[in-house]
Amino acid sequence: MSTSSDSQHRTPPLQLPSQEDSLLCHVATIAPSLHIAVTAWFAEYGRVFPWRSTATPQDPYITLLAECMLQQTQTARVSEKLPLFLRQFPTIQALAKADNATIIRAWQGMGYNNRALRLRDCARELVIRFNARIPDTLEELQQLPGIGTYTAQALASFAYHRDTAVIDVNIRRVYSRVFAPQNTLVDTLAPAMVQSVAEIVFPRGQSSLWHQAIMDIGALYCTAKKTKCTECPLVTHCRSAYHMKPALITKRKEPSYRGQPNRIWRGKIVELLRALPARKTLSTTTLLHKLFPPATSQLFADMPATNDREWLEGILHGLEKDGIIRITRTYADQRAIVRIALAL
DNA sequence: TTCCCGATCC
DNA sequence: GGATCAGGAA
Repeated sequence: MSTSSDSQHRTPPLQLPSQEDSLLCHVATIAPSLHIAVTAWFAEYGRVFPWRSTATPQDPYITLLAECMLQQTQTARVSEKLPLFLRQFPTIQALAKADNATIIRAWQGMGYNNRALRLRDCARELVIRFNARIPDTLEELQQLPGIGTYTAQALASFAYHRDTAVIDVNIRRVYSRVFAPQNTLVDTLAPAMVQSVAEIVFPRGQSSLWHQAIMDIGALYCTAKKTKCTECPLVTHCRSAYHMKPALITKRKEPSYRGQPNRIWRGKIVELLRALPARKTLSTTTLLHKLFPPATSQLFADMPATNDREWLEGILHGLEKDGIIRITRTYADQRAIVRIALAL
């Protein structure tokens, strides 16, 4: 709120609070009542996960694994995979020792394989620079591979119970809708505004519980597409409840080949290599046959197979650059034989 | 800004 | 069979 010296003059220049100021004022005003509602809701309906504990700080290593996995993967899959992963890599040191092929195999079913390598690289940094401990400041955490703004906040809050704001897309969506009337389901407050709101609204000393609760509410009721305002514990506090229109669908194009995104093809290739016995390689010709069975090829008879090879070259180069696969070239009869396998 | 996956829902 | 869901890096 504006508390400038203008207010002491008899005829002050009319200085209305900015929209931002009044929004933040509104947040501060209803925060105490929100704390009560959210805390009560979470005690009864908060989701239970293997990595979760709010009464005591969560184990930092388990939190690191969970949050990296949760970066792009649904909670149900992480619930299933995390215990297996933890058994295979019980400590930061064990994770740091994993070679590329091992970590990518262990990542099976999670998607976005680059994350697996970054997580392992993160463990190596922790061993080298932090004596295999996980730091507790946002600054140090964010220097680590695979740890960005959100994951750093999550670790500081959930593993160390530090009084930090945590913002993921769920929380951003919930704050945007509750504190400001949004016209459509895709509208949100500007990032800087969300940051200000986030810093004001959470109850000091309860960052961990609060942010996990808000994420749950975002996942269960205040979803991106079909909201469940009638069931939402924040409906009486919410400035957008029932009032948001569906958003205009905007599809963004992504690089595709033969009707499928390249990233899906990458996934198929990595999946084929995972199934390969250790130390074995695959020829690109075999790979081409597996990717495009003859029956399928006939449907694309107008596309010469050389196009497939050319395209595959690009895909494989990308995978190699990411450290996911290794490519070996041998020469026989003046022909290059290209073989691939998971990176070591 | 665009690229990275895949299980599950509709 | 298409839509959905998500954070980090370049």
